[in-house]
Amino acid sequence: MQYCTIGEASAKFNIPESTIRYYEKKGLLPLIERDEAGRRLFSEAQIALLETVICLKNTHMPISSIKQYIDWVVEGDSTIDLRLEMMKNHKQAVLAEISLMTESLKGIDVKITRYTNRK
Amino acid sequence: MQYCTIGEASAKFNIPESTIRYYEKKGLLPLIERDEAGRRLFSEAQIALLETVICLKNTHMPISSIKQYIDWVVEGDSTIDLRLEMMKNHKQAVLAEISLMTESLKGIDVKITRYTNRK
DNA sequence: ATACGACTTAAACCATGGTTTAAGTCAACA
DNA sequence: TGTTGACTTAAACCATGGTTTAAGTCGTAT
Repeated sequence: MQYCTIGEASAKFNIPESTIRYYEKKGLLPLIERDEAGRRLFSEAQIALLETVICLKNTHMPISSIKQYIDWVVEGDSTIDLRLEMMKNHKQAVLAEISLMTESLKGIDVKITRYTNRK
Repeated sequence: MQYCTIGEASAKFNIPESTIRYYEKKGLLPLIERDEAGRRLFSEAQIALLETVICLKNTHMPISSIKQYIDWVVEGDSTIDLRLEMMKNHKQAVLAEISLMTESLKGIDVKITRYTNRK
């Protein structure tokens, strides 16, 4: 149950401190505690939330949607159905994007093959 | 060997005409012919080039890099080695991005499972 | 003749997702 | 005691990738 600073969170996930502050300002990291000097203190729960934000970002969810999801998390168990539906829909979107990339990769492989043979 | 209009190209790839004009302005679609009235005429070769641009875009190559690639295509066979290396590097970047998305999808699946069981 | 739809342009506008800057606070160490 | 390093803020700034607007030109169907 250690608290960590923004510098440590930044190092842990390898993202700039400025990005973490930006996410907090956008409402993706609510309820972050502060020490007497006003510095952010990330609890394990906050770190887990940041990890979720990064997971959703890695799968290209827009910040506005991540905020909606986080708002639902904060709101509590009454929003579980909404969150479940959102995650299911998001999963389908991610699978579709992976399919598109995988399909497009074939076109790139064709070029690689052609250029390799033309060398 | 049919020429097609921007409207037909737009319909064929399901992208706005404005995007096609934007790509041309950015140098991704060079040497496009015009009719007497100044309207764009897309030859089969141009359509193939547009398809390549879309393929690279689908795999998230930035416009500046797509332009570099197209410039090399226009330059001719002397740039084949450069193009080959670029496509190889790009392929690795795409595979890395797909891996990250696939990995992050696991975190989403965990939420789906948890929310499903908590209903 | 005219009106419509498809096209043209340059320039302005927009959303997204940060990053950078400037000025300041604080704790700890020399 | 003073200076360094890690933090704070609000606001300005930036890149990317388009989209929209306004004003105009054609070709064709009525």
